[in-house]
Amino acid sequence: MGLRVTNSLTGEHESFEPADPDSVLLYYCGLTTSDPAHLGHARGWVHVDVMHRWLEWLGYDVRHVENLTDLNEKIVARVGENGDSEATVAASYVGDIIRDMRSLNLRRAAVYPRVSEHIPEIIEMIEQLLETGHAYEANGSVYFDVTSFEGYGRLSNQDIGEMDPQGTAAERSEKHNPADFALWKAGGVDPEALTDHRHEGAAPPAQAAETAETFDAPWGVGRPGWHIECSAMSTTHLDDTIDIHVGGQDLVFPHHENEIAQSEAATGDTFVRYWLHVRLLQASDEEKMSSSLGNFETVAEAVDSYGVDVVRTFLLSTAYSNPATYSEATVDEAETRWHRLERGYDRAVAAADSADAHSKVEDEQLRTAVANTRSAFEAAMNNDFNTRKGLTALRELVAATNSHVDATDSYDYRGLRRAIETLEEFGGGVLGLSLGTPDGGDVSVAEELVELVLSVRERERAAGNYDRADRLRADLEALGVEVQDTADGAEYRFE
RNA sequence: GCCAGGGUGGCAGAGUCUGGCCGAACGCGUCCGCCUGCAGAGCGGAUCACCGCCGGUUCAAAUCCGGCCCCUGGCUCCA
Repeated sequence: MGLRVTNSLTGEHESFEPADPDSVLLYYCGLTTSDPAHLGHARGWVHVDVMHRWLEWLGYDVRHVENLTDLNEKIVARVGENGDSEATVAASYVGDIIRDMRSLNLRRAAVYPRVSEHIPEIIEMIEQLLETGHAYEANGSVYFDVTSFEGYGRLSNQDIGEMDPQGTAAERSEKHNPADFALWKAGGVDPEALTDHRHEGAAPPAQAAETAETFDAPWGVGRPGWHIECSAMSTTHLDDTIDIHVGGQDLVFPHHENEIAQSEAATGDTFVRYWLHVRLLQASDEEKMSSSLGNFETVAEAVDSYGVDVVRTFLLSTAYSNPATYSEATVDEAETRWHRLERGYDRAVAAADSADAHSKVEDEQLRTAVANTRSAFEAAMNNDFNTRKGLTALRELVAATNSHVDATDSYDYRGLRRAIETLEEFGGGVLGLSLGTPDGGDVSVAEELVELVLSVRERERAAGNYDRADRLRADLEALGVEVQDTADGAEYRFE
């Protein structure tokens, strides 16, 4: 059974067939580098990351491109606060964003193109559109004529006649049709446009606007429109036709609608075979949450507070195609889910490595559970990347390994190995969780020290000195070592 | 107003494309038991849903069709 996806262009579940049967061209609409990345961005990143990983698991070569918009009025509005020009402000946020991406354990895209580095390609595409009559010039600006493109409005299901006009009042007066949109904006940044985005500590709009980048084009000095950049960059780094284009739900109109019009008008080919839109992460509207969780909204803060695995588990706990809620309760649930998975995995590894594991023991139930999980996980991911169900499948396998370890004293070595490999392959390899990928650092000495402390504690317990034993346990916990007594003795894990 | 997506247990959230195994998954919470010096973790069990409302199609509907109500998002920079 192959992969099926929900294509927002048609609204249908479709079986996925890339143009080239062996490879997938994947484009993700990245963000504008004018603010720190927040959890909503992380949601998009992590889901695209898992799509990438799953496509590779299915055997495709994946070429994944993710743009960064480093030319924008909102960036200019930050001048004086985070840099002394549009370019330095953008560079500073790009650095932060790359750092955030790393912290989320994302598989790297092949390229992270920046708009500022693709002006020639953008100009070339605009020239093509002018030549073919899809665009027109007005006072040094260039607009796309939406009436020249038959399918305009198909992605967002809107009629041109009923649309609100795009762009500022000044732009509107230059347009043939109110729905036309800018491909190139003459001149620099209008200080007026910055006032809406003012920040504390930013330079006065007129001064900030001076630092905005401008570029020479055949029709005059100016700046590229927002939409044309993705068209130009995806064509440059991928192809005229790409297989999957992912982006936030909020980009459907006008951004993606305009991309289709420009690209298809310019190349004459289908722009995107499958459009996938990540639904938005909504903050809980309960007042309690805002005070306690309001400061966890950025990626950096969330990763810092909860750790990558909890953040990823939280984001993957709702399939990309459904809206998700960010609240204390939903994060707590993710935390619990992740800990159960992690503990179960650690326990299975310890059991398989123990002297009680034998290659001759066979537990049918365990082996059946492994097989069931494998097929359930595969089916879940093939069903429009349903990460929620995938996580559920892994959880069921952990329940089986726990039962096995609990129920017997002689463990099924091969069965456990297969369970462990499955958890590593799917939980670690596909969902990108830290299973089977021990985090760096030299823990071996630490382990010996912890074991030493535990042996002292064991002696105190045997002597009935529970208060001393408990103090040792509490001290270890304060250092981030969680101790649990089991029938087989004390177990511990680093948090 | 236009467009899109939703309404399933205390919470969260699968299942709707491909009607029947859904007397509705997994989990959180709560309760009981096992284990246990205590705590935690784990295991076993229990609790909790007339699947927004009305009507239709069908042997059979949470799932398909029609109407209605309500919610969220987009239509302005936005993942």
